[in-house]
Amino acid sequence: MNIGQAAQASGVSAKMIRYYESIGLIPKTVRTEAGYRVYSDHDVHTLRFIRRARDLGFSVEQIADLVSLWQDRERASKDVKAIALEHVTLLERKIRELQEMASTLTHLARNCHGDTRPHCPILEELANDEAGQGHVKPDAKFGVLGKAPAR
Amino acid sequence: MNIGQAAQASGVSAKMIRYYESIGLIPKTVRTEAGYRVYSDHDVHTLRFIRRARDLGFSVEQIADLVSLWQDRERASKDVKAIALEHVTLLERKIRELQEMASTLTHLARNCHGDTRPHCPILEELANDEAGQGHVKPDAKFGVLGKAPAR
DNA sequence: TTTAATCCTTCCAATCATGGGAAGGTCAAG
DNA sequence: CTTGACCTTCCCATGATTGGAAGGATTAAA
Repeated sequence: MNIGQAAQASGVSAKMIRYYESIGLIPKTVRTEAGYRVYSDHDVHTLRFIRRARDLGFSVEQIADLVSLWQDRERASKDVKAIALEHVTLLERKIRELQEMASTLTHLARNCHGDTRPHCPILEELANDEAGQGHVKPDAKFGVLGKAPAR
Repeated sequence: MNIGQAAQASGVSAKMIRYYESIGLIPKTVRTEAGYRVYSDHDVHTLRFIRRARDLGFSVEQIADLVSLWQDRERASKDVKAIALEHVTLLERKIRELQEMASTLTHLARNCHGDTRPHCPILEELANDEAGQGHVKPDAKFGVLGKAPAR
């Protein structure tokens, strides 16, 4: 199977398959004489695993750990669980951050007439020199809205 | 006031102030003979406005729009409200995405013993060839977890 | 006054996961 | 043998931000 078929079958783009190979997340494949990468059903299975982990928001680094645990028949399930729960913690922190933003904005927008007049509480709040200090300090590791999968 | 003091006073790092200038979000400042950037209280006020908008998760592009509306005494509040509500929509979509991930993972983790044995429903689910097709398709524009402010 | 510390400047690189596209080789069908 | 659909590698862009190097300016202390 060529890379395009593997991409089709796994839901991981050919670009990303090459990228995952380049960073060592997946091993280098066999090549044809012409240099084409060749994939087996087993490879596709691994790629699907990766795709699903990615869909759950795991970082590539975490996915690497998950893949190696997956392939380790001696693994301890607590190691897997630890990765999952750590990720849940991160997700929940992020959710809280976004919820805070959304609720602040919703509140401000509710008080904005939204007509042709210039008066606007949203701008007033943004311009308010006293505001914006007290609430949640932004997450040290992860940002607001990231660029994305776009599949 | 030099850039360091402006950074201190506004909560926007010197690095970011230069960056905002380079992309045209803020105008080029006056310079001293030696080439040092000079900032007024008014500039700091603008920087604080920007920082607060950024804390609410607005993109630099949206912030540019907000700043120009802010400085336009003839603005219509509906234009501001539209930007805010569009952003809320995005935030809420993102929140839903993350919640879905978190709840899936929480559910899986709850069924994982988390001991030294290898059996693990989390890995089973990731490896499950039938799964992962039916739920929310990832947001076309924004990704999972982004890199961040880290202030 | 010399020196050291602390600023400032510009420029370049890295982050993270992903896509876009160019330039060129390969393969199968017509 | 040509055409089109693949594949290859390589470089670039994204967004917001930080880091750092190399070098000049300013300031405070010795």
